[in-house]
Amino acid sequence: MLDINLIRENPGLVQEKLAKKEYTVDFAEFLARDEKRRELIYKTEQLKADKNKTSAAIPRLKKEGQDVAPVMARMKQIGEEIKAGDEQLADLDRLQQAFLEALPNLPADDVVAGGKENNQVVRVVGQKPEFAFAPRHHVDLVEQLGLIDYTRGAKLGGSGFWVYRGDGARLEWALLNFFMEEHINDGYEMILPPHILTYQCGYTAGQFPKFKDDVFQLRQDEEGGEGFTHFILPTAETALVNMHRDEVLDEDALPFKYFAYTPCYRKEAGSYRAEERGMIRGHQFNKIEMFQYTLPEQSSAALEELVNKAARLVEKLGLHFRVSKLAAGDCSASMTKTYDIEVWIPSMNDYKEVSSASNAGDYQARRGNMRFRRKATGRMEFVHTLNASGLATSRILPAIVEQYQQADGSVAIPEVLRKWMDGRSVLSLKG
RNA sequence: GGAGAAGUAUCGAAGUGGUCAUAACGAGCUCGACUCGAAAUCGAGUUGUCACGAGAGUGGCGCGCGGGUUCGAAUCCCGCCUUCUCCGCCA
Repeated sequence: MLDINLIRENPGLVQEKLAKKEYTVDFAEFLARDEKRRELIYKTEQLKADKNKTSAAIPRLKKEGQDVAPVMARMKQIGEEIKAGDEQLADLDRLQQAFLEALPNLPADDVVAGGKENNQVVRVVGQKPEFAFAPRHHVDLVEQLGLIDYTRGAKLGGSGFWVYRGDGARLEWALLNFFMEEHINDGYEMILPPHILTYQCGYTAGQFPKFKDDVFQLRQDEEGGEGFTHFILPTAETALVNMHRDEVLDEDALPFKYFAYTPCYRKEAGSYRAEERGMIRGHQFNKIEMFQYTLPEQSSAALEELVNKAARLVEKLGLHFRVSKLAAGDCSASMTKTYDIEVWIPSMNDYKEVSSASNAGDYQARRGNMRFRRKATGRMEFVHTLNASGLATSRILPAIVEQYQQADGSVAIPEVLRKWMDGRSVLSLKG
């Protein structure tokens, strides 16, 4: 959520910045209603002050034995006027709140305008592997090696699901172990959150109401937000951003650095494409998510820390990848700035995202009311929140299998994972 | 799933229809006094938010959340959430 004062003071600037995200907005009506709203607040508050004063006098008058009937009649009249004013105000509030909530975050100053086509590659690590043989698709490799069972995945969960088996399951878990070990060494606190969250969690993250239909919703009963009360998390970010919702944090204790492992559940309705067969886009995938709560002045540096951490993981796995800085229009609504880490998938002849590192600034903190008291000023301020995958495995595993494949159909195991694979250096057909 | 109890400031907790919610009382924390220093003791301070205002400040709102009754609600009524206790059920 944006600071309403920013819009009041400089609507043109806000408009300009949102235009970088290819979001057009006109504040004229909003500001007119804001003016009206404040007049109304003043008017009803005058009435309430009058009511309070009069009400306090009643017991005194009674004590003095005076007739309070006329005063009570007046109180009733004031009460009705207040009620009418409050109802009018509530209607205005709803309109204004809905307008504000729908606005995306402002992009950082150093983020370029426009959509995907303006993304900039800021770093390339390693190079595309050259094969002296015809490289295979990861779907063929993982099936031949018995790592993934797509048929039975579909039998159990329908399309978009798969089963990790044997060394495939162990390789997947080795990746998670490797990531967790790195984060623990870097001083991040490990979190295992609930996988089922309340509607409010999605709201704070900035994912609801816009993307409420992209998650698996539970308990479609009664009210509770938008027709459902709980959902299965689409990313651990949704959980981690709510850890300190409605809390006042200690300035000296910041930053908080967390990481969480959870599966991520997404409907991905209609987004499946033939080129994404295999594990590029499924309804459930494993991910370790990093998350930070920082002081406002720390968040820019924290974003660089997070993207570097994520990049280091891919680098240690020996994979060829690149880091892109996203143009404003390609950042998600909540974010001021985002880097994507994209790993090379030979069969797709393309780079696919394995990590997205973003700075939400105070946007999520406003939605979730997460603040700290600045000791120097004594004032409350919103914290900044950042998140970054570290990493999602569902594209790392195909990248490993494809980039590490050998002529005989075996796949070498990245050095850093071997200690979780009985020290083996290769997965071969006879394994 | 059933029954009961509870939710008030940083914590414990009093208040059960008005004139002590700038919330009694106790503790914590901050500053000061005392002290060589500390403990103890004494004194002062210690919620957020919205509107108006240059500011000092003035006013509104807030007793888990949302409604209702009433001239007036922490207090009465209804719904919900969370926690605790007991019972039932169960991987």
